[in-house]
Amino acid sequence: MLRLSRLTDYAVVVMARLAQDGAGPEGQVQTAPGLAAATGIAEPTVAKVLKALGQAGLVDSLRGARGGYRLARPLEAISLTEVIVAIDGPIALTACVDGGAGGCEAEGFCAMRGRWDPVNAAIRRALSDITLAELAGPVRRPTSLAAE
Amino acid sequence: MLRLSRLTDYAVVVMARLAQDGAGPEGQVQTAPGLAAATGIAEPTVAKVLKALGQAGLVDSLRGARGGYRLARPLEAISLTEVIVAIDGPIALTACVDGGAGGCEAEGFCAMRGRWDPVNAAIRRALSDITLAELAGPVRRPTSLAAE
DNA sequence: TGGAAAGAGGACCGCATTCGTCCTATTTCG
DNA sequence: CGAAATAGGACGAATGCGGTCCTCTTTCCA
Repeated sequence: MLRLSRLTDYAVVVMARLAQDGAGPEGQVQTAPGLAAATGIAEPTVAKVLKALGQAGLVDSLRGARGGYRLARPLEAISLTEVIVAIDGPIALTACVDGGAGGCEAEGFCAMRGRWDPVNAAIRRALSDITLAELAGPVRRPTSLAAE
Repeated sequence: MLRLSRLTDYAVVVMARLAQDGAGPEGQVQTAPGLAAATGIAEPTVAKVLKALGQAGLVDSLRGARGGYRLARPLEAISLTEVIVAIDGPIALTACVDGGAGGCEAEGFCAMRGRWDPVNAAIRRALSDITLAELAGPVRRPTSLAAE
């Protein structure tokens, strides 16, 4: 499948929305309930995503009444990799990548010891080249978006 | 997590093994039980992987007694993308990519309509540049594959 | 000609990861 | 002091995947 989690998808949507109103450096903050209403995603889910993004430093949070969230950086300065890592954790295509020897039943036979690293690197690089601005920025046609 | 399925990992291992003995164009075939023993992967799982690889045309199969499997092409001519597609299906990071409008609850709000396509393309390209030979080829420690 | 070996194809069940929700504590503004 | 909003963690349910097994077909060898 090679698919990323749905939470990551939500995170991108939420951050794109976050960039619309309060994109300013120190200006408007948006609340989780407000973002939920704007994006159509359930409130608890939005809150969960924002918490993770806050911990990763991708969004700034203001607590207390009149609090809310605000982008820590403009969308152009946020790579897709950062969002994925914030939500899903480190990018690793297989379980036995980072020298984790335990868990692989074919340990003694496996000819792939550490061979996946270049693959991970390639994926990581491809994803790092994509910023959220590229995902949310240009307006796209709602029709005929078939893949290559 | 952005991780590919374990079956795909197995597929790469099996194909690498397939290249060792019967790598020849029309020569030796290896049986699923034999490959299972050689790789340490359970027989039913190996069989399942080989079936999928056969349908994708990545391996040739010979039925009947003395039958078995053989690489349809050398490892250098098989990209990682092909294996992933054969095992896991089309590469699509999100559910709503190929114009699938149904299923997304935030359809009316989602600002990402079709935005993921360039991401998918980038991933696909990065993976297509990697051949199985690069994964299995360079160094091959027959024994003591301790952490590099 | 018949038996054995091996692949083809499909169905099934158990497990793991993830999704989504909720509860409580803390902070801050009015 | 009360209300609003975030922080953090825990929990239950469900989707998907991994792994196994069964049956049928094909082919070689005795």
